Amino acid sequence: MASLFFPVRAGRAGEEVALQIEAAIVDGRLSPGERLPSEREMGSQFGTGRGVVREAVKLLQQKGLLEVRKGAKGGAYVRRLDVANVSESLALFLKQHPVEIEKLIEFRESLDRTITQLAVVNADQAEKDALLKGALRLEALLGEDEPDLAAVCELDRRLNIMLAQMTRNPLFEWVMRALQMGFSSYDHALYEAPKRRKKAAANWKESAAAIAEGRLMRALGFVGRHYVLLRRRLDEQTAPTNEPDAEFLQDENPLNTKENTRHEAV
Amino acid sequence: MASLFFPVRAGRAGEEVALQIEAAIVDGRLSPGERLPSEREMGSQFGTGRGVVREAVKLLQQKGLLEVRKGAKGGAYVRRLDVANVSESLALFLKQHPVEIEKLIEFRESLDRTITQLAVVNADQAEKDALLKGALRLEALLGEDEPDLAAVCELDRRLNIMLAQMTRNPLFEWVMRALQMGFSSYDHALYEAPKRRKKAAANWKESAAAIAEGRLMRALGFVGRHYVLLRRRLDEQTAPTNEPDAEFLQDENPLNTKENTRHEAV
DNA sequence: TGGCTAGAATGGTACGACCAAATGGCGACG
DNA sequence: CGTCGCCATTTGGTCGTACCATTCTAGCCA
Repeated sequence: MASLFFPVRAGRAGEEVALQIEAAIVDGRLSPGERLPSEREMGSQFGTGRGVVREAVKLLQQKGLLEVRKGAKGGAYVRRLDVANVSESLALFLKQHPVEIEKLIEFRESLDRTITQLAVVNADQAEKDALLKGALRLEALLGEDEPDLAAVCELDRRLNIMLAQMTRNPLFEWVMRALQMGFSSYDHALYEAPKRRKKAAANWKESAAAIAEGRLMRALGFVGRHYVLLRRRLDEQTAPTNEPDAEFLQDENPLNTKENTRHEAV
Repeated sequence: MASLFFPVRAGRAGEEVALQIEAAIVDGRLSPGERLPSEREMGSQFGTGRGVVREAVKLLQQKGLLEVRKGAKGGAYVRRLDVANVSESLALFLKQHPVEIEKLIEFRESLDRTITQLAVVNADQAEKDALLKGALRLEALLGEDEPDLAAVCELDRRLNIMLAQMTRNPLFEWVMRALQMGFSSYDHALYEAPKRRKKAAANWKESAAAIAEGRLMRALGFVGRHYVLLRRRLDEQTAPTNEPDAEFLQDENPLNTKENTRHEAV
């Protein structure tokens, strides 16, 4: 550890320190779970004040690379990154860059179709059965008179991630997780309208069943239908209200001006 | 501004301050370009020391929400987020989570196919012609005896982004940018082998031409061929070398053990 | 033996001082 | 009168110390 770091001198000492630590982590010289020296000690190692080290540690903590604990045996511990950081970053970005809801749906639909194909091919039967079981539970939940919408949304989220995992390709799972954090609200609009609920649930069930049976084209058909239902629901949701605070959008495409771009759609 | 922030008291004052500022930004109470008070002044507004404010500002700076300048008229300015933050976050994540190269290709290929379809439908003729022009230039560059590989890679990158933009859906562009930042190196392997270069370039050209002519299935064929070529190239690249330092990978899928997972493939 | 307390280690915060850079105005000089 | 250069002001960047809060450890006492 003594030779891991060396003194800095430039004006942006904080970034320099952060870069050195980050490099040590991504290079593998520091592994997840390992503990860094205390802030005071690192300060003397870097030949800098404690404040500088502190800022660097904070930076890496925000990046998700470090976990900081107080007290004796506390300090900065190297953390294994998880996809939540990417998702948070994406969600923040989406908040500042409103996107037409139609664009979001388009992206999600294309992703879902690909995922479905890969899942049918790559997943084993146990996973497919689990997916179907989850879909059946979703249908049961939505069959009640006063369904617990929070539970429904959570289950829907988990089913989507489960499906993404069945591709055997972690990239799809990560993108799916990131997307769900960014704008899960749209999906859930579908479950709010009582008259749509049952159709949506039945569609999920049919879709899962088709996947479980390995009937690819049939599964794709139901996936497509899911988005038909969602688009219908959003149309009827935005059409009657005529709010003047619709967010602006620098869109070179003048088509589809009827689309509402607000994100707060519950 | 006086009423924007209010004092904090809890143990995690730094995060509290950061959250207040971040909330003010995402709520629109602070707009891009606006300037926050000086660190000293905010310190007194929050009823806390300057160090706490400083850490909060650093945090938001790292998130990309603020830009900090020194000197008179300096201070923290609200910044408009750009996709680079998301990309960096994803790239960092990928560095800690090695993924089989086959999985990367699979993801890229599925993305490319979708993008191609949308581009054929949504782009206008000028864009399609520009794409074709770029592909022709790529072919010209690769036709030389000693092609400038850096320029080739940059052009390839720009062509991919151009194609993503032609979908008229910013999400595809963002994902494409993020992916390129994370692991552009693989694509470029294709341009290193002299015997593959011309084929790859010709393939790009044919692909762009098919898109320009609106011949969707033909375009998809060439997109698929691109990945056939890439896979062949990577096979011949990894087969002869038998390096012992291949990265480990916690993969539940025991298939395809022949695949090499290293990321440093130039 | 078991619980409890005192101390040590460590991050969290505050305050004050000084340095470095950027800005803008003021004065000297042509 | 105009231009150039210097200097004061503002503001972030760094350092250092002191103190508080939390957590773990070890040793003490019942």
